[in-house]
Amino acid sequence: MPEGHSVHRIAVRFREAMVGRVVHTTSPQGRFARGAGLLSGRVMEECYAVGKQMFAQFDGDLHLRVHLGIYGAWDFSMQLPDAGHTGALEGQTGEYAASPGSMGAPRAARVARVRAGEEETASGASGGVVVWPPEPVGAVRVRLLTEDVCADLRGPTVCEVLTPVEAAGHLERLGPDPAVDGKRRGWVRFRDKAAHRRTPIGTLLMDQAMIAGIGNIYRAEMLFRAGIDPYTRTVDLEESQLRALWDDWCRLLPIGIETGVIVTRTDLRGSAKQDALDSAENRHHVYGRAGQPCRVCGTAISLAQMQGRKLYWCAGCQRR
DNA sequence: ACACTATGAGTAA
DNA sequence: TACTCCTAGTGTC
Repeated sequence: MPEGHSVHRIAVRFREAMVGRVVHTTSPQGRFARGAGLLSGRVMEECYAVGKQMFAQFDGDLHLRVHLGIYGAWDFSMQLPDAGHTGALEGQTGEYAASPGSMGAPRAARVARVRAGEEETASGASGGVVVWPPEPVGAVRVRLLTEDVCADLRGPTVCEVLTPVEAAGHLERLGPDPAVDGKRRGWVRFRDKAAHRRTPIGTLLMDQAMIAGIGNIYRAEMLFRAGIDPYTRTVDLEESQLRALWDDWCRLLPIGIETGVIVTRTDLRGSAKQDALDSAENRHHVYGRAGQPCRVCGTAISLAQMQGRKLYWCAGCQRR
């Protein structure tokens, strides 16, 4: 699910729902039991994203670092106020339900569930009456729980508690992120890191130390939008081309953060635009479209492996 | 039941 | 370049 836009969106959600509150932290799956013990009962003081990584700072200067990898995800459940359905729940059994910590006894409640970072209408809020806190479903590595919000993390590639120094070390290794560095400073950083590299631009855009937050979809789509062949060595690009790529990322990232969708067909308007948003089929220029005709020139979209990932491009529109 | 895929990235060779 | 780890959904037998 996650390229940079999703992670920024998740951080926003944490800021709205949990920053400033005491968080009861557990590891229902058990694989983060030690970290959960360190964090539980502390106030989440900050939460922010840099590239594809999220950092949450808790009181006592403990930092939670989370990287979702290809398929990690945060699911939020919100307790909805509804006096008609709340109240003590009787006959509740099971270890988890019997150990609510400081968050009160399990009780019936109306609960909305949302996959964080994505467009929210798609995953849908149920609002059904269930137990609060919700029973963990699947392999929940971490559960962050406040009085009325529950965030469950599954399948992260990284989930660890760090000291401030350790957290700073990870941040230093990341390239510029438009949402963190801003357009001007970010460009200077990007140019200084990238301009002289001999690496193919298709590889470089995926290197989080060069530019943070771009994943396989944005990579393919941005190179199409720029009309650049993915195999072009970065050093062989005109500075204006490198600049155009940075500027495009500065344009696309906020749209992704705003919508929760990777929108790259920004030429579309009206019903065509809506169609592209609604159906994955029409969403992209080249990503996932191997063998299908380019929407611009009709050339069959190419597919190759680059650094172990699928690379899509249009050999007609994208030149060295 | 099993195979395969995925918007990621670290490590070994 | 290849293998490893993380999880869930979909497709195939």
